[in-house]
Amino acid sequence: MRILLIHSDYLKYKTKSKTKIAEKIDDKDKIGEFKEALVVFTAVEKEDEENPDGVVENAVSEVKDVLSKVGAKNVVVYPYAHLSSSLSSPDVAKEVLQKMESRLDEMNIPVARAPFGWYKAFEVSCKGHPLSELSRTVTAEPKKEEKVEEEKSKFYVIADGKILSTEEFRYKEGDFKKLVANELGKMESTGEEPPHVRLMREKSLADYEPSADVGHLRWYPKGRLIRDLLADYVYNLVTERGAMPVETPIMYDLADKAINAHAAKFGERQYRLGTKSKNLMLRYACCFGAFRILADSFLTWKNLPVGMYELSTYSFRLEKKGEVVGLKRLRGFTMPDLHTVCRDMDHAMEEFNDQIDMCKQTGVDLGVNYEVIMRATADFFEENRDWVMEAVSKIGKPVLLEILPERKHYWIAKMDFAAIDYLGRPIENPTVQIDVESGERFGITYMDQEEKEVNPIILHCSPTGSVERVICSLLEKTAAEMDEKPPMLPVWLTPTQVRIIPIAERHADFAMKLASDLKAQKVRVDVDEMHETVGKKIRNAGKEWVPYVVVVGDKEIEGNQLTVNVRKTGEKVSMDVDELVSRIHDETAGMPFRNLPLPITLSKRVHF
RNA sequence: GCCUUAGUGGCUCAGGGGUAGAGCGAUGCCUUGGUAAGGCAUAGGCCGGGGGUUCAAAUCCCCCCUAAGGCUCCA
Repeated sequence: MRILLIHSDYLKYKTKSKTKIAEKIDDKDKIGEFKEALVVFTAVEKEDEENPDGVVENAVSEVKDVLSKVGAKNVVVYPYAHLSSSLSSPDVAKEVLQKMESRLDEMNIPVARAPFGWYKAFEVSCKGHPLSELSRTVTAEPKKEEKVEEEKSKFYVIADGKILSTEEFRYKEGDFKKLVANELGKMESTGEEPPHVRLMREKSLADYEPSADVGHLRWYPKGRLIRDLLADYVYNLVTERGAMPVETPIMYDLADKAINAHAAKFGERQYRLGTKSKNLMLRYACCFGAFRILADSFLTWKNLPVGMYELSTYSFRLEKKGEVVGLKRLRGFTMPDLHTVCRDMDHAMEEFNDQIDMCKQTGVDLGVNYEVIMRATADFFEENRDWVMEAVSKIGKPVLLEILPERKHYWIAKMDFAAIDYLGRPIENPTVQIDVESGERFGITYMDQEEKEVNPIILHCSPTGSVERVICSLLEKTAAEMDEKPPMLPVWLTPTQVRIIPIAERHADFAMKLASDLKAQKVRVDVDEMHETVGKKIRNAGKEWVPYVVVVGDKEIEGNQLTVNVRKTGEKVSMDVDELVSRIHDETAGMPFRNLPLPITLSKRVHF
């Protein structure tokens, strides 16, 4: 924003004719005359659209400062577009000017405002003393002094239907104890690197991409396969429950008020980009896209609940550099994001309970243990204590409860599910939230039974949390359990499910035939026909965490039994092809399948 | 973003003012083998980038980039 401050003897103006963007005014405002006024000629600029309120605050304090120095009697805010060549939209400009007026008024400073969007004749008499003419550029940025001590949350443990203080609860050794220690900031740190960072590279899943920004990854074929399978998994999970998949843009115009207000809560953690005429931000979740569709749809009470699902490939958050790590904290990541439109709070609470079940189920399907935090505002908790207790009881084990003194974000209640990493720190994964703000802010309405337009309550839910964090949890889990059992991924997610090892060259044809049989029955299989000893090839299969390894030689060609090395148990089991296939099918029942996106023979494979 | 530490072949690391090193991996040859490393050979390096100090810098100094840990933070 540009402002030109003139300390005047008097200012007179008279409206002449309207422009297209003129605001409506009373006749009395068509002429104005002010004596001993500090005239604030103001041009609101494009960049102010990102944070109009911040600009208003800073402009007002600037005006107040000058006012006290020159000792003018009153302030006139005067729209003056000619101070800038990069103007904001008229709507934002009007809003900013109005807010400047009302903020000054609140401070008991006599203030008037000349009408916006009119051609005006004016006459100003400048006093001519040193401070009587000042120009300033005002931005939204520096208002750092707002480090007000916020009232802190209170934490409790809910166990067996009782609310206990975090001190009186008796912890068993394990993930929940670690979660609480972390949440309360009582975690002693070991200073090691989380093992998943090494594993994601060692297993050729993903790696840092130095040519991108910090926190953006390249995904190799195996990693990409796992991502796709997880995407399929969540897609099936939510569509079975009636959600409708959509796809929406990854960037949004900050001139949109609702988006701006929502984005402002995210503060500095946004990627911004500009074109000649717009200020854009990259989305940090799918909320905007879903809300815009929902706002433009005609919803009725009969439709509800309406579930809208999108996998955000990608979501962007400009996390601080020192916080970005491996798969755990990224600047570009992929998150399943489900928004559910509910009639009212009762309905939302009912759906919330359903979604708890869904989140819980993902832990089972992925083989990952979740510990749970229920968070609620104090008001909500007092009014809905019974419901909270019931929701928590669905978890079937102790849950950490956070009571927030007041609403900080758009939600009044949420449940967070966290896996615990090798070093005992939480990886925040699934979440369900009750959003009481966005319905109104984004103009989402539905027609209720009395034919009235009503703002719905909206649930946000990510049933697995970000895809990257899911993979992170899986890898951390294998590292944590390394001493007890051989590390491996769930069979439905593992790239190579069966590795066939021919003993000598004359067994290669048989191995290839066997592989194509297995492949035809939807098993991901490959053949290690490299010029190596059997021992070496077994070892290599082990390094890749292949769950089933089949060595084929003369014996297997003659009979129809295979000797299968089962990684999970470390046993060598004799079975025929059908038994192997059905064993794998049983283990992966209900889970998505995709083909192995790699050459079937190892010698053709690229080393990433 | 701040503090600390680190960056040397694809990977894991040694070296530490004066010929650039090892293991694994890769490639080739020999071995045609029965369950977690067979043998021999070869290739592969602007020692993260830029500036400086020096006769001489991978090595010392400064700046930057990247990573890890910590702080802080994560709707």
